[in-house]
Amino acid sequence: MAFMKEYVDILRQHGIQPTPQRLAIAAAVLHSAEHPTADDVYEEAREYSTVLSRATVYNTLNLFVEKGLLRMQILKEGTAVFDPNIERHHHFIDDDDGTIIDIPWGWLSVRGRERLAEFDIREMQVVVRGRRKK
Amino acid sequence: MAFMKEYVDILRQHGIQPTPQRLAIAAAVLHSAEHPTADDVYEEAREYSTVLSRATVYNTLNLFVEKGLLRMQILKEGTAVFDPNIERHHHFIDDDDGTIIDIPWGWLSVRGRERLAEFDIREMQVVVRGRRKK
DNA sequence: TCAAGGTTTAGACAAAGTCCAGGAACAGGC
DNA sequence: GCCTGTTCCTGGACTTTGTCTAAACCTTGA
Repeated sequence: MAFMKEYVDILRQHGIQPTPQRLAIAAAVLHSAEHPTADDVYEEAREYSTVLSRATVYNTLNLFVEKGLLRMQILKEGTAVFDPNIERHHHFIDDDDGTIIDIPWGWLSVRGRERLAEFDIREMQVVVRGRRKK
Repeated sequence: MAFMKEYVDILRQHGIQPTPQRLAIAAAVLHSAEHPTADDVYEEAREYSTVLSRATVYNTLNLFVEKGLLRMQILKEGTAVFDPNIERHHHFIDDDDGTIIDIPWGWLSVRGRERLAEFDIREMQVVVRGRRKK
């Protein structure tokens, strides 16, 4: 799998030892626009024909989050999703099918932050729910 | 439990037949400022010395949501929380202990909604994460 | 009194995620 | 090359959150 070379570099740059399992997971999640769940990643990474367990998927996704390769987002009921877009941005979630769509940071601006002086803010995002127009 | 009278009226006004279980659950959740989980509600409602099962708590909370008495919010990993504040508002979640705090709608304003023309928006809120200052 | 709805229950089940002990793989030093 | 210690991966047990189902338990009204 020659195209994996790219992921070897990315992992090394983030201080992560590349292994076949981690590369398969990286390939499944890092360029995804679909905000996959851990189970989605498990299914896709297994297609890259590597021996892979569920526990490793969870361990690795958490490692990627810790090392700044991914963000975990709490947007769906019952399950976390992983987002390779680590720039700040907002989210839209479709009520019908749960599809999550990134909204660029610049599209929306939040005024009134100065009223939140009692908090040390780590992140802030607008969460929009509804339906995509057909 | 005379103070339950108040809840009898609230349930009736929302087209819900009052029962001892529903009243215990109403008392546990409707005036809470703590964004309880289903399990929190189960624990508290049982203190009102009613026979009560987990299934009834889930059924009843979902019924309350459907009838507009509560909102379900997806803010914590792994579990839904229930919010008796049905006015629109924003949320702050403390990274340390998971405490959820309501932010009044008027404190923040979101500009740029016109860029979301591709969506039929049902609700929109700002989600802020970080730490409370000591 | 009886039937029909509506309500509650225990327990089975499913899904998401964590934890653990054992084994495999691998890097560095000789 | 060959140890040795560390890192990594695995299956399976376990926990938590939530749903489902069949049976039982009210009410209510005829």
